[in-house]
Amino acid sequence: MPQTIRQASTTTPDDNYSATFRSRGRVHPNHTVIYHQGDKVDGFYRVNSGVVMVFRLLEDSQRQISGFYTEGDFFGLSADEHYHDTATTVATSNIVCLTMADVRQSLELQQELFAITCGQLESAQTLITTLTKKTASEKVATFLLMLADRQKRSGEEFDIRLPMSRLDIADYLGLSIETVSRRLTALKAQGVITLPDRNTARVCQFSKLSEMAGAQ
Amino acid sequence: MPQTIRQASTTTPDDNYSATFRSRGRVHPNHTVIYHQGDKVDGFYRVNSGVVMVFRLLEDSQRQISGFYTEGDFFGLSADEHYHDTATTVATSNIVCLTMADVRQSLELQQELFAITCGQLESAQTLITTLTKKTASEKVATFLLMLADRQKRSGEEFDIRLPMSRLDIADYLGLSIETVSRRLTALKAQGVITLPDRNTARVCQFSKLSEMAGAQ
DNA sequence: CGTCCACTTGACTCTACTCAATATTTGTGG
DNA sequence: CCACAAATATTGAGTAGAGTCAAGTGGACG
Repeated sequence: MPQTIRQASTTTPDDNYSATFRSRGRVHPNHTVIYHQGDKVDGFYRVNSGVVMVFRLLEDSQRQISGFYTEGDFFGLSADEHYHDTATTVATSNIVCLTMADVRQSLELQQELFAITCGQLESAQTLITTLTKKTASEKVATFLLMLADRQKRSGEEFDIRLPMSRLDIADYLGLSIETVSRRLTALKAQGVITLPDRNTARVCQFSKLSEMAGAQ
Repeated sequence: MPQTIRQASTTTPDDNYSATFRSRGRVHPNHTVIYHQGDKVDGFYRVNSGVVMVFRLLEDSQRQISGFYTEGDFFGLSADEHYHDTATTVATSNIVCLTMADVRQSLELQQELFAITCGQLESAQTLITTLTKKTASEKVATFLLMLADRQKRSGEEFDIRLPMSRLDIADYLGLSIETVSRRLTALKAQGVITLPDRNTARVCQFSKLSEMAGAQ
């Protein structure tokens, strides 16, 4: 099934349900909660534009960010009736909520949904590897590369948008905010990036940055 | 869909395809590779009995174990044509390979498969939280509790079987083998567990162990 | 112009890693 | 069945990387 599904997902860029995504999307300002940890599941979501982050809050109020979602990404899938995490916007975002009724109507969507979940599981495992096997420097470099990739930036020099705060980055990579800051400064000192403003990382030597991200 | 699916999965303990699992299962000795990273996906698997571990090998030959699977668990789902990890037995195991043909024949199985993948995604996120927010002691305690739970052990005192090596535990928790050993020794020194042999952890104070696992 | 907030930088500490030695268990051949 | 070798696990000593606490910097905004 996976193979078949992958085919389905790559051959459906502008179909019936794709139009639904856009027409039914709603715009949310920055820092809007889309759903809350513990809420009853009412469906799931697709980012039409903007950025959404999903995190889990622990009993001792520590926070683990499990992912950042951008245009075309789905989030809010749950195995049971209640959400185990919270989703909020990190920029003005257009988001569409899809219901189970939508899914039942489209076999295509059903299959794509399964492929997406498999893909997210694989991403989660890649993140696990990053968290356990990489140093702080490598983690930060890897994070920048992930953003560049999602933002479709390429070449030796380009700008990466960082809509999230340093604390958000820290809570994603399992680092302290100070370490994130120090590692970014180190990359700057090595001439790999510059930081024109707090929400931009200008990559000067992409190849060097890749090298610093360590083994995959 | 998630809710509906959960219902489906809880109401199918002994149905048509459930029998298929058992009749078509094959027994593999310990340390048998079920599939290899890079292999073409031919289907997915269910553990009828025994223990299977799944891991990813990095370029620099570091190893990240993404999970241990026991009776009733599914593994080997992939979003694309090739496996991104390797699966091997960690004990003599009865495993059934399911093909896409099996899935197409059963809507029930299709739905359960989706629920399972969602559940695995959630487990992965729980592991991520463990890896980033917990100390070595908490990680080891959490690992023991996870095994106890899967082995359906309960009460204040019971034995946990540890079919995997210390290195396996280390590669799962993102620790060094020495740290795993030291943390287990510390738990022993605190009277929380004893270690009758290298493949058994006898829990003496379950409540204390839970406490040591830290915030969820 | 001053306040607030996010970020950066500095000094120090501590946890977990590395390297090394020792102990224990497992496996093998005589 | 024992002796030895090999593999696995434990323990020890020293180190380094990331955390904590604290102070300082720099925009954004009223």
